Amino acid sequence: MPRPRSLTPAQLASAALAVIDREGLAGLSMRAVAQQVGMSTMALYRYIDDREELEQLVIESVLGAVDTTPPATDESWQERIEILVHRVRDSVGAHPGVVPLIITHRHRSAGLMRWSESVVGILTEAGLDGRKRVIALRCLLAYVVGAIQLEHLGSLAGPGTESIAGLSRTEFPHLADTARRARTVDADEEFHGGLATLLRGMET
Amino acid sequence: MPRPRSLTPAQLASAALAVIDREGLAGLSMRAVAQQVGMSTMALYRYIDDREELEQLVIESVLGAVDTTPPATDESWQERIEILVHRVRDSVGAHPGVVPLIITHRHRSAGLMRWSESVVGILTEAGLDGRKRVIALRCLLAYVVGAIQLEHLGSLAGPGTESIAGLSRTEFPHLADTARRARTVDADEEFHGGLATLLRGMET
DNA sequence: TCTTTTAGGTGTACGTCATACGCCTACGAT
DNA sequence: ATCGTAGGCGTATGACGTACACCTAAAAGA
Repeated sequence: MPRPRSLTPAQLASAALAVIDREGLAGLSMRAVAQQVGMSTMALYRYIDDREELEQLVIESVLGAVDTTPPATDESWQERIEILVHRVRDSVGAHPGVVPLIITHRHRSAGLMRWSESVVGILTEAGLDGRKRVIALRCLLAYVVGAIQLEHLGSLAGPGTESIAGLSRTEFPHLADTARRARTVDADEEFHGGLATLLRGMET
Repeated sequence: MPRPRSLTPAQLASAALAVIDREGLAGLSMRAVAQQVGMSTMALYRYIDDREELEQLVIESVLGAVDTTPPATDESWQERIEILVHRVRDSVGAHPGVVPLIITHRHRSAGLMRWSESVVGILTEAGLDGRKRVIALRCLLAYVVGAIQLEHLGSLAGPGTESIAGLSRTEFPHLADTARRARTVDADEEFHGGLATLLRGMET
């Protein structure tokens, strides 16, 4: 059989990721990725069916890099879940441009499946089962997805807050006050605090 | 001064919303909206600067319709927040197509500001202040945003679960088990359960 | 070593998108 | 009645995803 492929899916993914890191998600186009790998635009279609599949490759390369081995069992189950959650946050945080892609492609990510398996495993060891376990997994996912997005698209503790902090104190007294205070709370503390709140609510 | 405007921003917003409801977010284009209002494409630019501003109008018409008056004070603060959260979920749920727009335009929505003001007000009455209040507001937002998205883009309790439930039980034992169980948990219970967990974690 | 086969790679072309620009015209103010 | 302004429209441009037809490199068999 003739002419071996000169590109691995992983290479394609990291080329696309490089484009996103350099020019943002809006800069991701077939043409840009083709240039990045030094091929013609249409050559990419020998490796993927369409743009969506390229995006799938990208998030898989980000989510697949997350270490999903369960943390040592000599810690509380809350701490172990915190570790797993922070691993995802760190991986995604290294490439903020991909955040919007996660929602659309999350369900097809093998990496996130492995991660979920680890999380559910810990939840099970913690004594959760049935409906409670379903809800626990689901709201952890919701928090992680939501918090990561908020963090990278105008966080309370980010530049977005600056404008909110200047709000009319008569129209939004509590909100303006909170936003002003928010400037002294960094993103790590915010994320971690919210997660801790959620885990506290899961105590049996 | 000549020639009054023949379109209000609200009319424009609901025209765009009608397009989204009928053809999905992918069907939203300047051309489609122009057709919907019975004007030429370029006429729209007399009312908005660009597509982004149109999207802003759309989410404002959805989020602005949320009743943000604080619920009666004869209930617990958790119940009052639950009511406010469910109002947002209901409004957005009536137009699932706009979900992806919320993340991008949320910070500029006056409606969501009013909503946040109400929520922070209740948190304050509940005795939260300082860092705790910042974190509480923030993680409520993260949960709401995340959960609504998950619900409308392949929920654990939705059709997305069906494929997960068929997972290899050897590779993903806990996850497959949870997904199978998830089919018996409906979206309302899932959403409400997660929110209750979060609020429980906020107890002082 | 030469041919054959087949998939890799390319160039062109099409339809759709947002939108800049310039024209015409309906209409409130004078 | 007229005039100036802003509403509305048609056209054109450049970027996008991608269908299609075409060349060609190179592995396999002779």
